[in-house]
Amino acid sequence: MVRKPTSRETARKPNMREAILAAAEELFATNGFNAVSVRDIAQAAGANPGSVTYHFKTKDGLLLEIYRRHCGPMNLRRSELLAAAKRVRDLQDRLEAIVRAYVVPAFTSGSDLAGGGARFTRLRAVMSAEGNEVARKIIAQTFDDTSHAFIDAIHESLPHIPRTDIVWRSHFLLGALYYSLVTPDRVSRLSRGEADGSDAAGAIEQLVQATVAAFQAPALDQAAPARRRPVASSKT
Amino acid sequence: MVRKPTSRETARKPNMREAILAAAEELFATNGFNAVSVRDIAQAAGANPGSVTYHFKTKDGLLLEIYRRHCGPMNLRRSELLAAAKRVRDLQDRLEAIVRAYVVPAFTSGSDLAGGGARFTRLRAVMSAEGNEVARKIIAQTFDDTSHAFIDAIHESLPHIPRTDIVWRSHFLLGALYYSLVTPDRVSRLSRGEADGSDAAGAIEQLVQATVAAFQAPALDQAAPARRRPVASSKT
DNA sequence: ATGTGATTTGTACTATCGTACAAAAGATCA
DNA sequence: TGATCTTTTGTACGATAGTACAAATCACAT
Repeated sequence: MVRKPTSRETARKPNMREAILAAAEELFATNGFNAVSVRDIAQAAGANPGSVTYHFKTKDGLLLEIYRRHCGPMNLRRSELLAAAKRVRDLQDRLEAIVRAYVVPAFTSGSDLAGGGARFTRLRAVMSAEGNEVARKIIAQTFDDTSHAFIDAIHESLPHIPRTDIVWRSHFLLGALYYSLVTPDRVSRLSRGEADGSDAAGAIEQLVQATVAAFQAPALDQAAPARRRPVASSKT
Repeated sequence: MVRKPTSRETARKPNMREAILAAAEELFATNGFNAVSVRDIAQAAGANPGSVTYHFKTKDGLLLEIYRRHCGPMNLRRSELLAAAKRVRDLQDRLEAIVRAYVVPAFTSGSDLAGGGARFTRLRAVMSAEGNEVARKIIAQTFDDTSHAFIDAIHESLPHIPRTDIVWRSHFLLGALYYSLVTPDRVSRLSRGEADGSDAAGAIEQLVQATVAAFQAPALDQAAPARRRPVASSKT
């Protein structure tokens, strides 16, 4: 015998723990946290409800473990792509590369998790909408650093735009990103079948193209007061 | 006697029915549908749990009534503003006016509902994220017409952009709009206090400015193949 | 004042929730 | 093989969910 991992890695069935995690991820991402019961998850994973308690103690613990599983690889990937993007010479190209470095890992697999990128991002979107406490804590801890790094990088390639505007626009980017993963069918519907909202590559290209243009818009301070507001309020 | 409305409109307390609706709206919009119990709503409204059943029969019925209450006024307001926007001569100004006509009613009061616009839009965002069935049906029925009208109007002022791109970009707009209402605190945090995410007027200006630029971006077909992708995938 | 219909209250029922825990089953190695 | 540890199963418990319903209360026309 060469070496046996302390019998920790080997489960009777092909890793029931992973099956539960995957099922929970899928169900939480599509239905929200409170709409999914532990029994739903167990059934979807082909496991016993008690098995969920054994592996993750509580339902919150299960959600926490999902975040732990993805956050590391995703942020690592983003850092790598961001570092590469910052080395791009041409300013216009660099901005696009930075935006792409932010968007791509959210749509595609984090690392060895198969196709889990989009699913996890959608999960984050739903948890954010529900104001989930567990998610809120993790996000503030884990993602704010990454967000700041991207904002700074974008600001460097657009020095004439105030940082405040960049924050707003990157916020819009994240919102658009989230919404694209939450309701891809709406794109298919509104385009009358001409576009496929579920096509990750297409969504990425559209999102990158639109976002780069949004970042390059003139700053608000200098643009807003110079123009009259074209639409008057109907009442006030 | 002139005429008395069959004593249907008069409630003992200052309209308990409205209080329940308002409380439910607020709670649903901040915590999601399933996280809020009928008892929570009743308590927040200062009512008895049974009173909710009396007025709205079921919890779904309550949500349905919230939508019914807002959809009409909001779409009407949007139609008015859109009609006015379409009369703007200058193409650039017209585009901005159209975007504003789409955004403003989502942030401000629908009609006589005090400040309910933002709350209701946030509710829609959360229901959309949770994949709520009741909401999904209403939205497809009520909002798709409006969305098509706006997409057509934008397309008219940007004839060189394919309709598919406009659909995607309007989808991003809605996502950004939703997200701004869902987590305004994130903007405040990331801007280190320089921007206030809860300031509706500021959010509107930022969103309009960024979105107009996004719509004006070159079409994807002609732009994407002409440029090399600046970032290579780190693995593939 | 009184009767009538609209509303509110209080309570109860059943279903399902998250979680706990003991027993069974499987794996590992002396 | 038998001892030991890990994992799975089955079941149960208290809490809370949505909803139903009878009794109490109110507003108001007569």
